Amino acid sequence: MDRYIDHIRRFNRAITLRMGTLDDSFLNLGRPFGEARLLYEIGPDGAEIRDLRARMGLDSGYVSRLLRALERQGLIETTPSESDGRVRVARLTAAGRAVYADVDRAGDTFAHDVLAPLKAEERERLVSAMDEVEKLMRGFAVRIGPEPAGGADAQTCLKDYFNEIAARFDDGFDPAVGLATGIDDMTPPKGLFLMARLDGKPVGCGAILAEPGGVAHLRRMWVAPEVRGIGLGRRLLEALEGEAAKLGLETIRLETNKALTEAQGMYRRAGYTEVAPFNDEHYADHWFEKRIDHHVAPASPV
Amino acid sequence: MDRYIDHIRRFNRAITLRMGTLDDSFLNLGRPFGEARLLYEIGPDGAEIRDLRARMGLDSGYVSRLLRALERQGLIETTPSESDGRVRVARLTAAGRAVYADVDRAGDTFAHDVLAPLKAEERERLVSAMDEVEKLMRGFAVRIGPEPAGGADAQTCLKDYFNEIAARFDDGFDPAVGLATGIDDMTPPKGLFLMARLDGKPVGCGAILAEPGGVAHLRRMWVAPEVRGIGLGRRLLEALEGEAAKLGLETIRLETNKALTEAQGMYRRAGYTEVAPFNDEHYADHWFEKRIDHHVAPASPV
DNA sequence: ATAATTATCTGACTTTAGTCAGATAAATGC
DNA sequence: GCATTTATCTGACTAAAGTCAGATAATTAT
Repeated sequence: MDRYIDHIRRFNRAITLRMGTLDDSFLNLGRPFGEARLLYEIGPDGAEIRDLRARMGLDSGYVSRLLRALERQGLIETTPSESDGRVRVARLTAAGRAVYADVDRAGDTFAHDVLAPLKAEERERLVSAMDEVEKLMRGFAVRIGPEPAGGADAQTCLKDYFNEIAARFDDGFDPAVGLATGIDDMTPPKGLFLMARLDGKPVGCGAILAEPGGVAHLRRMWVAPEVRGIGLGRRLLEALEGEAAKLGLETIRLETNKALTEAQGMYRRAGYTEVAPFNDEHYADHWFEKRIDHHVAPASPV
Repeated sequence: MDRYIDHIRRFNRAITLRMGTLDDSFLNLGRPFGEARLLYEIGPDGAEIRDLRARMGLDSGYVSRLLRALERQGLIETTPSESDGRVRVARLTAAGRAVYADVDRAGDTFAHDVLAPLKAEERERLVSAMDEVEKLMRGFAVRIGPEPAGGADAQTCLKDYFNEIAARFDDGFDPAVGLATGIDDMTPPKGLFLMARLDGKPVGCGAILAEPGGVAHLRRMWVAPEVRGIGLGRRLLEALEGEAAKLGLETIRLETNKALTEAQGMYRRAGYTEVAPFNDEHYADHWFEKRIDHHVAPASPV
């Protein structure tokens, strides 16, 4: 483990130094770093101010002042949102888009400078190593936590999940045919909805429903295709088991379709055993069950 | 090329987000970032102030003030250097070492968190991909430029070079036996000394001596072992040729030992042809020469 | 309909980061 | 031995970054 840690620390040190030159180019546009960053975050499609605030983790007064400065320079304009009169939407003007393009170009220049001293074969190796690092570091950046099942992102996740199983199940999927699971079933006290986010973007979900007899019924577990293969399914499952344990439940069970072979493998590896059908879910071919272990600490902090 | 650029930009974006959490931990020690960084740079072994200034690229007044602040907090103490009364050396006190350990731990924690969600085989892949990225990005960070041949770093470089060839040449190496090349020979107007630096650390050197008949005599070219295999030799050679061209010289020539096979390969690939001996350098087995092309732009900006 | 909440803004601050122009003392060049 | 250079320090700045306490208007909850 120590050997790995040394490698990672060396990498961090080197990369921080390299990225420093990128930050400099951000600064060398003759504009304060904060302004440039905000302008870049607004982006060509515009953004809601509350969203910017959340994404960048900044004080509302500070953001407001930065926006006013950008407005004075004629780089952005703000208009009230159509759906909610309190929120304002910031959008780049033509001049703002020009500055955005400059900032964007700084990234290109950096990439170009990195590639410049390399031969074709080395470039190939560099980008594939970068992809590997990025992919393997994704797992660390994923944050799992309870969220309202009725939220917009939760609904998007569930929709993506439905679309995927509709494509994979032999006979498609229609939520109206399957066992109903409403938003309130996945909301305390009846249940709980967990979401996994990568840099704020939803990349997975899962729910447990508290049922009579100390049973946690696991449903709607899904991992986005772009983050598969990094153990996120296992972590989500552990997190759901941890939540079930916190609720004092004793057994966790679930049903799954025969098309989802990799999911079945994961359940078995996680200690689930196949049991006789415990419900009549139309789309289910296999039923699994596991005793919840209350003696072991719940999943590592997520 | 565009494909590569996209990969690099994606990598930058992802890594910047990940590293953000590392910077935060730097900050969350309840101390200004600049102070924490300086303290960390001083390190457990202490450092000369002029060195800190050069390494971090900061104003002397600013560094002085930061040091005073750290001193007031009882984290460091400064003493004049033994060898040069103008230079001061900063050293951590016991309290300072404790804070250093905290900052250091933040790096460990980060590394640990990155590794936590990975399986053994994935950890292996992550660190080797990191090493690959780090190595291939080194080339971009190397800066080549003229420096005084008499400077401390230049002398260190030359000493490393002498040690290496002493070990590799069949009959060792003694500078007193070889053709003399003094500091002033490598100093304008008689010649020029180039040094390659990676993050400020010297990693290569080379000199040209202006000789009668429009000849640039190339000597003392060396690349540190830790940065070999990334095309630095070729870049140094190009930079030296560029300097020779700027001086209006017409021919570049050099001699080399038979033990340095990879150097000979590089010279040939760069368009040098083997010629009859043009001097009686004791350690030389091969002599090379190349016409300097004044029509082509000098090497890409270094 | 009224109260509580949410999103944004403004004014009045503080802290951090960084620059610039000397002053001083030690070392070096000639 | 005297002029120059080098390393550091201090004082006097400025700009950027960020915080905090309200004020206001729109929306949601009851």
